[in-house]
Amino acid sequence: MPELPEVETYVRALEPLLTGKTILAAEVRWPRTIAVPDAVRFTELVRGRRFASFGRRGKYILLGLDSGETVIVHLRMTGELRLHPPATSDSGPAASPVDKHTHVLLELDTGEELRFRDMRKFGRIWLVEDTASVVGKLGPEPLEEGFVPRTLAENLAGRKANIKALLLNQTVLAGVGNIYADESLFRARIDPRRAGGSLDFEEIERLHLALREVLLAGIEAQGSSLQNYAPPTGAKGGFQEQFQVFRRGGEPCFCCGASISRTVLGQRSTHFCPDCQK
DNA sequence: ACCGGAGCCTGTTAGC
DNA sequence: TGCTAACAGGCTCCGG
Repeated sequence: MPELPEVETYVRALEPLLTGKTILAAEVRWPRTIAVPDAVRFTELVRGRRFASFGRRGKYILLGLDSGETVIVHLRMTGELRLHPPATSDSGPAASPVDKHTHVLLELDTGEELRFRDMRKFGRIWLVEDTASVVGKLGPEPLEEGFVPRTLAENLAGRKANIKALLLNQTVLAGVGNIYADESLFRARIDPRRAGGSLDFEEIERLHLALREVLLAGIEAQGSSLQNYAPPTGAKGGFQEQFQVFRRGGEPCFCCGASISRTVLGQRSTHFCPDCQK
């Protein structure tokens, strides 16, 4: 379940691994993975292109090519990118066998192979000239300087949906998913069931700070490793060790000892302390 | 404009 | 033990 810290960890890991390397050939095994253009066109357009720049917007990975186009990858829930080393001797590229969850393969000029795996097939890849056609509707980046409490207040004003659902809405704020939404609301001591528009400015200031602190701590720990997430280097994130409420339903609150509640909001499991969060 | 629910997928886990 | 059902969650689409 890669969210902003996991995707940021990915981008930081991929940059030194891919910079300057050229794609010799692409293979698409599950065509629906390629959102834009179609799978055939994708393989034609990336052939011969070199990785030139690396970035992130929300939960989207941006891989800029020397053609000026950008490969955009969204891992959704179970997607992963792995760089496989070349075959040790004579025969073709990428020694390790391709498993059934590998949907896109990029053969590189180093003999390595960049593979996109996704057990649940929700992940998507775009190849576009204009990144805004994919990420243009996203809300503010929570770790950029322009994101201030006032920004958050404006995006929550008048909203009747619960604050948990609004934090998951990528047009309100980019990059927050289920883990960091629950952890941020706990840190801000705000009940996830509250209507977004009911938060006063002091609460919004607390939430703004909590979001930034939790996301930075997530990046610091190289993300959270649950069932389906591991960075391309194979190293594991450690933020799950710091969870205060996420997946802790029925366990005691570290702050007050009350039993952590679990409910469903915005179609997502939601965890909170009924005593600490008001 | 906004909100909530279905659908996309498949491996894992809970329950009978 | 072996089966089925529920669950996991990011996002898009659709109806109200």
